[in-house]
Amino acid sequence: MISENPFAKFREECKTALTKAMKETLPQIELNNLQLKKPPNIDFGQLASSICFALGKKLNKNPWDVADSLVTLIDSSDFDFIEKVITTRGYINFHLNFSKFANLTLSSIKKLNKQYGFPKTKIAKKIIIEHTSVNPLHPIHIGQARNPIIGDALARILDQRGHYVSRHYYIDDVGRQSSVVAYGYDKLGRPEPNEKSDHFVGKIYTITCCLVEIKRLKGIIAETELSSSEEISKLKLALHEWLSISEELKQKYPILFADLYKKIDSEKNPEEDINKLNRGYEEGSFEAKKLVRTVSKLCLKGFRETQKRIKIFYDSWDWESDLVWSNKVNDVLQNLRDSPFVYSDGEVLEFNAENVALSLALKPKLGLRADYEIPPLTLVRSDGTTLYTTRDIAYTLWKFTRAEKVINVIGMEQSLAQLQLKLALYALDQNEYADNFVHFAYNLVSLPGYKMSSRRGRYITFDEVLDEAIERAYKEVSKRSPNLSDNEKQKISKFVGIGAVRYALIDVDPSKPVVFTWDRVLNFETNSAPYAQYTHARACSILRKSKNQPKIQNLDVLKKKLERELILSLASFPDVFLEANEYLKPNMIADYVNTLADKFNSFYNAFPVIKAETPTLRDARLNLTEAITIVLSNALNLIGIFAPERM
RNA sequence: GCCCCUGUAGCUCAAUGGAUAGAGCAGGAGUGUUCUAAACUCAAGGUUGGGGGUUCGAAUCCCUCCAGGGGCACCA
Repeated sequence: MISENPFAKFREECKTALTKAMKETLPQIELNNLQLKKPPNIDFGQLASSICFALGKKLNKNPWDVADSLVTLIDSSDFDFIEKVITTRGYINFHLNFSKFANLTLSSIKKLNKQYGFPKTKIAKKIIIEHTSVNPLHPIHIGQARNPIIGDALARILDQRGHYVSRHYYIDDVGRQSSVVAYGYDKLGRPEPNEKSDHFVGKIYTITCCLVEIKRLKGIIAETELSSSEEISKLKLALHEWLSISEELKQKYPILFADLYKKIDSEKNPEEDINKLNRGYEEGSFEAKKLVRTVSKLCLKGFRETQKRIKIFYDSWDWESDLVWSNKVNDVLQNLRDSPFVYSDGEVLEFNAENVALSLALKPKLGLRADYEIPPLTLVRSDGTTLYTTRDIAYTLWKFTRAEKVINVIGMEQSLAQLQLKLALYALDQNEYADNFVHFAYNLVSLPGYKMSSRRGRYITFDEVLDEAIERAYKEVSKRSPNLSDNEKQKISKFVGIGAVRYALIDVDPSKPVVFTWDRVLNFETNSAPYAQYTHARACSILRKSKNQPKIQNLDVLKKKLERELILSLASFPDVFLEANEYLKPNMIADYVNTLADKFNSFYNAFPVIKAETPTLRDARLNLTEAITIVLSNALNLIGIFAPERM
């Protein structure tokens, strides 16, 4: 017998047993949704119900007595996996028949192998996950790296569940910043990059920003006779800051800086040229298109190289400009104008999000307080151009033409805009879209005592972090396994270093902020990817050395507490996977991996496998070890971490 | 001012109303002829930010205060 979710099988039996007993003694009690939970210690049993506390209250009886009377009605011989049921202090504790259960679990894992742990949904949905979407202006930096890591894990998890997942990257190439970097690139004479192309673009962006800003500030200060000295000193302060940044940049990139300085400083009004370029791009003029797209694509080429290193891929690259050049944005605006929730203030168009929430009574559903007034959203500027969120509404509607559910992995700081977007969907009468629109918010990654700023060129790139991780991993490998060939060392340090980075960024609950430190990311000890990878390799090594692969037969001999805990952990993997799906929490998988690895290492140290006391025990432990390798590998794969057979 | 997120051991984090709040790191004591020591074992470490409340039961839910971060644009 095999099962795709062994533990659920036991749980169903316990539910059946308890439901039957309750119907017999307490037919007057309505049963809805019996919750069974794992006791804190497996000595109490493997599943427990605390229902007698509520029943005792309701019936005005002692919960301990209620529990006792229920338990006497359960005959465990009616069930396959219930060995006994006993009560402790009001709890009803179900004990597993371990020998049968071990057999079910290990057979299932062996049979299902790479598919174990991933029960498929009956209602497969088309789901679009938008993630990463870093603007094509500069390399992906460490503050942004949490996004692709989480997004990719989410996509893998939903994909394994059987959904049709499509990974989208939204390229935000509309907006002044894109024109700034394109302007700088043009002034340089549109050269071929002599380094990784996104790094190259990033430098141009920063230097151009800085030079243009300085020129602008100087211009204002010279021209105006501001009466208010306060305003003037504010401007001077800003100028001072940019001047110091320009010193920094001059030192860091002397040639590029000098080159750009020469070209831009002689220009009369770079500010105006940039705005012109920006307008041209939005209107889709041939020259502007050619220039801005070239620069954006250069940057994206670099992104792809980085993403390839960490094995993250996208199914669709969606250009915001394509949306603008099509009629989609105008269509949405027209529809919004027709709704009662949009008002104009001169040329400006405003969306009254608050009124939507009120008239459809959405606040409780959205988890908002009744007295919180949702701020309005500006849709159109007085010059007739649209804003980012306006275009995002059109983009979202487009996504829903090809998916039933849309998940946006976007930082928490965009919560309000994402809420307004959702409300716009309601305003457009697309309630189903709105209900299936999910903002997956995660908290920021910051550096201790350091303010990252893309515009100012102050950031640590994701590439640097990966390089450093691999380099440190190489040192570790050399230290720990000096006999390996250099080729092997390099191979291992790659998956160890990259695994470590992925694990570090996924392991914490997404709603919590992460402070980036090298120590945190490059941890090679317990509670890290290398630890889990090492554990996997260790288990594989046992299997390799044992030579023969025993059939699963007599597992009664696995009687030690550690062995039973391992079997339970293995059996619970499908549950963990399902929960990670339901709550969209990839970090649960990381947690699971660590717990399983922990238990296996304790087991490894405490008991011999190959040299077990009897051949039967040896075979049983080999079966257990094999199952561990399969589940560890499946779980690691789910969060994009490679499970090596040797390291 | 309003809104959102966070606050748990010295540090980094677990624990989705259940039993004695769990791990790792750092610091302390150990385990090397033994399946990969990137490991394991033991001890120590807690007023779950403070205060109220709801509940048989609260780190978890509600109220309030405090601290840190983020947001409230004709930026993206």
